[in-house]
Amino acid sequence: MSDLMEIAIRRGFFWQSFEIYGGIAGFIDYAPLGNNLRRKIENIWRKYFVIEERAVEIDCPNIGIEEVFIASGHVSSFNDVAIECENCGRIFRADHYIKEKLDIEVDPSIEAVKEAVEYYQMKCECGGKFKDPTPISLMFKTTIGPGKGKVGYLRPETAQGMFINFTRLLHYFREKLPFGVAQIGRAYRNEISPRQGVIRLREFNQAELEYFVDPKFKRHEKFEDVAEDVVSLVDKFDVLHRIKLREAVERGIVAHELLAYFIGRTRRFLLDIGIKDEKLRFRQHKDDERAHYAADCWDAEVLTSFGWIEIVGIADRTDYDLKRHSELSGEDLSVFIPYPEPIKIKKKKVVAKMEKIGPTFKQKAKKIAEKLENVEPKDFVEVEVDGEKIKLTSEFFDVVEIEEELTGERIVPHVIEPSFGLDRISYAVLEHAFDKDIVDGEERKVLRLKRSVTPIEVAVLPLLSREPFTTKSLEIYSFLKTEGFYVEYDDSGSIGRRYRRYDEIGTPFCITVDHQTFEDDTVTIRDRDTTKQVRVSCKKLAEILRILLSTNKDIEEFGPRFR
RNA sequence: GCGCGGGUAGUCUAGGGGUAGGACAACGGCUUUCCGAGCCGUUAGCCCGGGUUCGAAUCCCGGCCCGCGCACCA
Repeated sequence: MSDLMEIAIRRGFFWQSFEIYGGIAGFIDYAPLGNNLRRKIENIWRKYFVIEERAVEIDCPNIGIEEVFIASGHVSSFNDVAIECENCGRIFRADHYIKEKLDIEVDPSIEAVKEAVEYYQMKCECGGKFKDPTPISLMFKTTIGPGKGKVGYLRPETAQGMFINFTRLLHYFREKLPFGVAQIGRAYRNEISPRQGVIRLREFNQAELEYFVDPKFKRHEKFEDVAEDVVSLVDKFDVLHRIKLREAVERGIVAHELLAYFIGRTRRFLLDIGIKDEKLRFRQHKDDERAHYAADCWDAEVLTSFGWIEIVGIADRTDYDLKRHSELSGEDLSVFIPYPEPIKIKKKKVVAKMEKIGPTFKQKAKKIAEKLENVEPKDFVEVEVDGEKIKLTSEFFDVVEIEEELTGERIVPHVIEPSFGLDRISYAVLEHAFDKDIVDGEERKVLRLKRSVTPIEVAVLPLLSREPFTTKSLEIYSFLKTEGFYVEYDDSGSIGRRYRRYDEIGTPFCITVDHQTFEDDTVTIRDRDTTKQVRVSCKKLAEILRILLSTNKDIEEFGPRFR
């Protein structure tokens, strides 16, 4: 186990779920420190992707009904067919295997695969025969209600909640694009073989933003804020670019400004929570790698001890989801977009002469008139009523020229989706923060977490574990709690030992109550990264800590150096 | 899911058919005027189930978990 994971488990960032029963792969518990870390990361995410956008946050059920995932395509595309070798036991994805061996496309259904395997007498690479094909589903299925109930699934992404509430959300935003809707929550995928601790989970935490736009305007009014940012882009041909986002759009590496904007925002966010720029890149999905709904997709990847791992996906989902939900639910999920100026169109139109049609066609007259509304004007026209074709000469209608005014059009918005894997992000933040250095000839393990994400912000430590140091320290500890800090009190062991304890979990500041405290009501603040100390007045302590925790200021700005 | 290797205290580890040893951590006390000091004490362990055996943590089988490779990761 790595030094970091040893700390993460021992000190309480992550624990194996169900440990006393032997545990199960693909599930972790957030221990006290890890939970706090993730919450803080979530709050910074909210700032970047909800508060600073024209966006809102919602919260939908983790269980969805079958219809939702039939429409989204997950029920079918999450149901792969597997074939297993009788001899060596290897399992292959049937459609991939058949494509590879025979270069034929086969429908990924049990029947089609079975037929193909039998017809071509397919054998495993080891020479063994295949058992009958079996489905493998990554969807967690459940039953809603008693008895047979209704089929439900644990959601494989939070995104669908935003799509199925589209009409309500559109109304909430007073019928105007663009707008964003975010959701932070759990999602579930019944992975075949989860590995690598927090990297691949069966239940995981997502933060997703669905940004609905007019497909003709895939731009963002704040693009200029990030346009000059230099990012590492690996395009779908595996070419690495170190390039300004503006240039990446101009050169067509990134499809449009809106994707580039979210790449920029994502990078800024990740740097803000402590991801290292030199260990961050954005990689474009290859054509055969994209999800069934995506037109273009860029992943944020970070370098960790597991190699480059994907932590964010920024996809252009186009109108795929809204169209599918519209088709299957029968709801209109389009937006009316008014033109800047109404467009006037002159056109010729057929108008029925009822005084002629009525007597001639009797009961059919009304239906014929309705059909005539949409007929191209000619000398004579033909309409079909109840399967009967009826020709009408010009005596039955007039052709008049009318002027129509079009005030706008209805469109189905496109969706740009930045989707964040919070578990992997939290883990990567820890890895990028982990460091060892030498203090007074002794190795020190330290988490150099950004002040804004650190689970314990301040530790209050009596220099000596006895009166009056302890009582005074406890007073300061209580006071800082009422001031809203995440603060710990610790009087166990020597002062040096305690400093190391807090270095190890990334606490940026330690407050020490020493002899001088009782002379002039001052304490020292120790900086985790430099181990420097300054002396400040107790009265100003809360204010100073608040500034320190929300900025990168040096403690030496707040008091004279001590030791 | 397959193959290989592994699972001993909170963590790391020694040993191994006959009462399981250490280090670090944690806790209590003494000590202690600023970076893992010292002394005394305490808590705490053979992944789970079955089999073989007088006796299993040790051997065998199965399961679970971890690591690596293959496959999977929409």
